[in-house]
Amino acid sequence: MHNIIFDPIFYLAYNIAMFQSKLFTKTRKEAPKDEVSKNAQLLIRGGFIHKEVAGVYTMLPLGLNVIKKIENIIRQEMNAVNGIEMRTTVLQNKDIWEASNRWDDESVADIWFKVQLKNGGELGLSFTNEEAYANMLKQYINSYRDLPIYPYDFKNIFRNEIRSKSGIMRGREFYWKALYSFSRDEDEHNIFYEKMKTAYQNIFNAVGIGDTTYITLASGGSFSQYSHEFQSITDAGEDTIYLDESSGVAVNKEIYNDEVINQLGLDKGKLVEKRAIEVGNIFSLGTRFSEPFNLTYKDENGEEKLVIMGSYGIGLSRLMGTIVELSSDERGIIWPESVAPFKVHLLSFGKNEEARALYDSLTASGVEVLYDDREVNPGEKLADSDLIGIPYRVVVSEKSITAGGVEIKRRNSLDSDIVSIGEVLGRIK
RNA sequence: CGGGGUGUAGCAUAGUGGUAGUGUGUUCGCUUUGGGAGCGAAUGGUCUGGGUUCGAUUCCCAGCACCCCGACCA
Repeated sequence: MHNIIFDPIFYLAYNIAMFQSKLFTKTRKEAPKDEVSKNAQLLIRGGFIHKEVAGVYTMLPLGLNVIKKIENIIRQEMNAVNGIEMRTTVLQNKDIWEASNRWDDESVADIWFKVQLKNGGELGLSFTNEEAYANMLKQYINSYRDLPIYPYDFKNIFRNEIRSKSGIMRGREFYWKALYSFSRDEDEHNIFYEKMKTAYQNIFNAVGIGDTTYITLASGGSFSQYSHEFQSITDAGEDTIYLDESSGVAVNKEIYNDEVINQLGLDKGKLVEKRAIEVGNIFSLGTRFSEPFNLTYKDENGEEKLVIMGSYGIGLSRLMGTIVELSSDERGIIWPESVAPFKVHLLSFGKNEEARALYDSLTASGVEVLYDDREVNPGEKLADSDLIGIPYRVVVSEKSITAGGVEIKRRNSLDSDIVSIGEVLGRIK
């Protein structure tokens, strides 16, 4: 649970409570016609995101709240495995990328955005962080005593996708978390790698998509046979995987063949083809980047050794889109409580005095509330509430007061209850 | 990058070689308060450039943007 909202620093990090009359975004009945994906349609209709150009979306106040919730879940898990948060730059030095042979467009499949400097030089907009970390850490890693370390950051990165699509699930600019592990040897690396598998499962469980997210074996590059992707089953996904539903093991189509099936001890007859979206991946890098940057340390015997690296990424905006793809109904989004923009949607039907008192007492108790204090008809407030998808809907109306208090309804349930004002806090904890 | 499609008001749409219509939104008035309620009024529009034509939003060409399929995708 998010008792961290009481942390004074985190408290300032997002909109913990809000009057809907002051929320400048509006809901809409219809999605723009150029948005086909469910996630973009619902997120735009609800006022979570705004499209700037294809694959580039502004996070509006409601959307930012969701991103911050996801970010904090990830942060807790990363810190739990001794991750250390920092922030790498977006503008990237060409020389560094030439050192790893990833500056040429040919070598990275036209993924770069590059910008010109006034003096004629050239910079790249970061699309991943291996080079930045490996190069920087040369200054700080000398001894075996300096290892292992696990720096990570959240930031917007840029990928010059030839065709961006699927709403916020494949953007040209998107928000992600990347952690890199720097270990002394393969054993130390492998132990951490397994810890990260668990951490990632914890994250996907916590954001409410654990049931449909599977560890999937994918190609591993030159330093390990496999990498591990975390694939959520949805027809909106872009990947094809073969899933053994009994064991929960899946294989990406890109490496699917008889040899791999046998090697993994899977029964080909039990594998089911599924569409899925990659919400995270972990990857053993070996010395792919420590070598070009000569990232070494002196071991106990004074011997110089290359650092063993691993990378661990999650696209937060893609994850947000995936959650919407997996959790909605014909009326709108159904946010899992852990990532909902607010915990309570408080609706006043002409009872602003009573509703305001409840708003004050809830926020004083640290409950995140979106209070719909607008002068609009009940039907509109109810429709908006379903569209926005906040877990608890609390209605204060003449009818509810006559019946003994306020009406509480969960977004994912058809039933509602009347409870006294004093009981509200207890019911939503 | 290959193929296909679409550009009309904030949004969704109709239609036309000659005055561009509807829904929704927004504003105002009245009414209404448990499922985007009602009545009335107002507001607001043909992607950009070129061509054909007496006249182009419509036809032609180019550009740009967006969407879809494929390819690509640590």
